[in-house]
Amino acid sequence: MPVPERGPRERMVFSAAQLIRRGGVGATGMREVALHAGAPRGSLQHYFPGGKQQLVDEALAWAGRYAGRRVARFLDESAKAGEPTPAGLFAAMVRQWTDEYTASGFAAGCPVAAATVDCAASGDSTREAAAAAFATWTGPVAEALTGLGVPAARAGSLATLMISALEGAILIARAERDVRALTTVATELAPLLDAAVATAAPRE
Amino acid sequence: MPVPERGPRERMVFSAAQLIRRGGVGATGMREVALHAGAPRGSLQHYFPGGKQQLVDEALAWAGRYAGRRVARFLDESAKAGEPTPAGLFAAMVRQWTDEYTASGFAAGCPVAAATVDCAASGDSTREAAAAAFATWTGPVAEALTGLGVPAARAGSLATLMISALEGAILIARAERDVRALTTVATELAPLLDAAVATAAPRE
DNA sequence: AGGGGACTATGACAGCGGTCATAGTAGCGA
DNA sequence: TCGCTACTATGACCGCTGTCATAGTCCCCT
Repeated sequence: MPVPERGPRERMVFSAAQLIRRGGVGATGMREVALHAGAPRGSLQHYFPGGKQQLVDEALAWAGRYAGRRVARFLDESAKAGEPTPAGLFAAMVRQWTDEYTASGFAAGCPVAAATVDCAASGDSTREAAAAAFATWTGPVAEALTGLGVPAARAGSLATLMISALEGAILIARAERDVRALTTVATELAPLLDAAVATAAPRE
Repeated sequence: MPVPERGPRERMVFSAAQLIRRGGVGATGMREVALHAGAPRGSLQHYFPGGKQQLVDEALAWAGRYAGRRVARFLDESAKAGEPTPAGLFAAMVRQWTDEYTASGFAAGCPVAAATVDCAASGDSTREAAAAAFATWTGPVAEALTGLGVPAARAGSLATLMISALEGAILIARAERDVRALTTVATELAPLLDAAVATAAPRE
């Protein structure tokens, strides 16, 4: 929910991501994107000569960058507020979703997940964009984990586990219209995550 | 991949699930379903007077039952082959996907996830069908866990965690066209899962 | 033989999708 | 004033979608 008062082009990319979050790629029309962004319809073919595919791909790239920035922000906040831990980072990632769902309903999910599911509808480049988005999300998480004391060898794996569990819990939460899956995943994964830093200094 | 040589109605439900697995709900046309099932187009409105919504809902119910049966089969097989453990069950669930992906490519995902993502496009009943599908999947997993020695209080939570991680890993694997996320999730989650049975008999 | 139910076969309809084509406007440098 | 570039505005096209309407066929039961 940032307030992107940039140019119309950026607004359209943002709106596309926002609309893909609900309904998926197939249900998101280009006219609808322009309308949602308050941008003129004619600008679509001007800014995105590559058509819908380009727009969707850029929306995914935007989503990936956004997720990466969120991780950095979580780290900064928890560094100020006390001792950050892997489980705390994961809890913060999960909390973003529980907050949104309790506040605004379960209408929207992760745009990258939505695009991945509909990858057959939009050519193969969309799939690559989704993979890149996951990468620009996993990277900061893994870096954060190493910064918190997790051995570098496991940081990547744990980051993948965290994002997998989060994505799956988002799905279940939306289906059930209940935050339960998200909170469950956060509490169940916590000991495993914090144990990973302890392995570097096992005894007390 | 069962071979459902039942009536045309069941074939259409199966084909619908199969097609939703790729492309999602929006990209799956009813004519396409009939074609894929080798069923006459006229049968659609005969067997599914509720339209696409009914067809999708039944496909999700079918997928949920299928997933539940798979869990039971994993249990039977591993009971014969030796000592089943929670991590072994999860590994078997993951292996089904890695096997499919290495053998047949990454074209298809989980139909329930796809329908959840597109839930805004198809009325609210589809969302409930997805929730029910998750429930008929989580149930057997939780039962299996208690049968393996996991305290009943944690079995449900761990089942949710397992399915969440699996669904998320499926997404990432499809995006990356790489089984990596699936195997990572299986190995990283293994100690946590097996530790849950040990808590019942901690020493030794 | 005939009636009736289950199933199949088409065709039409209205709507929406992305994309292209064409024309129009605004601002700015020369 | 001209010309150029960036951007906007429409409208049309074609394909596809889900859904409905109307017949048509088959087969079993009485």
